[in-house]
Amino acid sequence: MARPKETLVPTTPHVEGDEDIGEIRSIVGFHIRLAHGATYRHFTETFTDIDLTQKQVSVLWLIDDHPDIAQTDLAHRMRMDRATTMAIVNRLQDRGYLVRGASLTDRRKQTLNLTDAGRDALAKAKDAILEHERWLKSRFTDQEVEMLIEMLTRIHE
Amino acid sequence: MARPKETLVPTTPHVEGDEDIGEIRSIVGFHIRLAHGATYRHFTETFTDIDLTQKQVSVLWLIDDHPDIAQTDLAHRMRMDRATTMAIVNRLQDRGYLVRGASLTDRRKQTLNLTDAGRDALAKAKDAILEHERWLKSRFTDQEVEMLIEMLTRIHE
DNA sequence: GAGGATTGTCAGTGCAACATACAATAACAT
DNA sequence: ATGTTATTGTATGTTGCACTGACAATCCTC
Repeated sequence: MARPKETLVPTTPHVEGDEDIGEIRSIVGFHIRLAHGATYRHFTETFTDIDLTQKQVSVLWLIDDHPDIAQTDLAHRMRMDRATTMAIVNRLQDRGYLVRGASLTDRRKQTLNLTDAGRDALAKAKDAILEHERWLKSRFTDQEVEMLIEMLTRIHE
Repeated sequence: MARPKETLVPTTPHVEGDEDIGEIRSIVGFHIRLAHGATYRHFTETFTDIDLTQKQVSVLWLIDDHPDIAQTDLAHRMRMDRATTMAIVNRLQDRGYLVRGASLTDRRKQTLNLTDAGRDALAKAKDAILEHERWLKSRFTDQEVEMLIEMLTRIHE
């Protein structure tokens, strides 16, 4: 069967640089998802050597800021449920970045604390975060950054 | 890698209702992730009956806007890779919401089009999206919404 | 002490992002 | 035309993470 070079109806008139997404463009949630995706991608690129995810860094960071924190408290601050939190804590514990301890005040609770390795990893991660943030903030003035954070906070708080 | 010991807030005592997240608060990426999480959670709540994810709705929507679109083109517009796109298209196809067809112009390509069921699901989804968007936009003035979208676009475009 | 709530754990499910490999096809250089 | 390279879709496997529902231990209230 010969293949005539049929120049039929071009599927979508696909002009170079045509990335129009139509009416969906006006949907805020859509842009949040795309922005999150772009941010996440750049994050993982920046963190290839360190091999930590956004979530994991955030958890390390919060534990460092709040020693002896309980998993439920951590979950609450991160807006995660208990099961998800446990999965992340498990991963971090397996890698020797944190230790679980017994709470003195409530025997149901576990205290979470970083190990030296965890603190070390967090320090490296914070450097990488600064790099990542520079990439992110390069699009905005200081005032815009402030406004963006404020608006995003209105969504998640 | 001698790094000046960061002078951090002393261990924040844990008062009732203390949800402070410390210095991490100034990290834009952190807020994007939290806002995305909050948005995603509300989305899934709004969509329990319809049983579609953000991603799936976006794909249906884009296919509806661009009939005969190829998977690669779709992937590009959604900022996904081919494998991820295929997984989503497969799921949607299994549920009878779209069909793959042969492209007339390039036999490597598949054309994607919605079925009637797909169009129906999309119509319902759009209603739910409006509801979801109302929830999202209730925090902002029209002008702020516009600014937020513009800023988020700067990140993902 | 009994009943209810909280905390951590565990098992299972689903989505989605990634990498890798492969076959078919198209595009291109010579 | 021929061989090389690029593109497109597919298949497979891994990882992360969010959710559900169940469970035991513990705490709190009455």
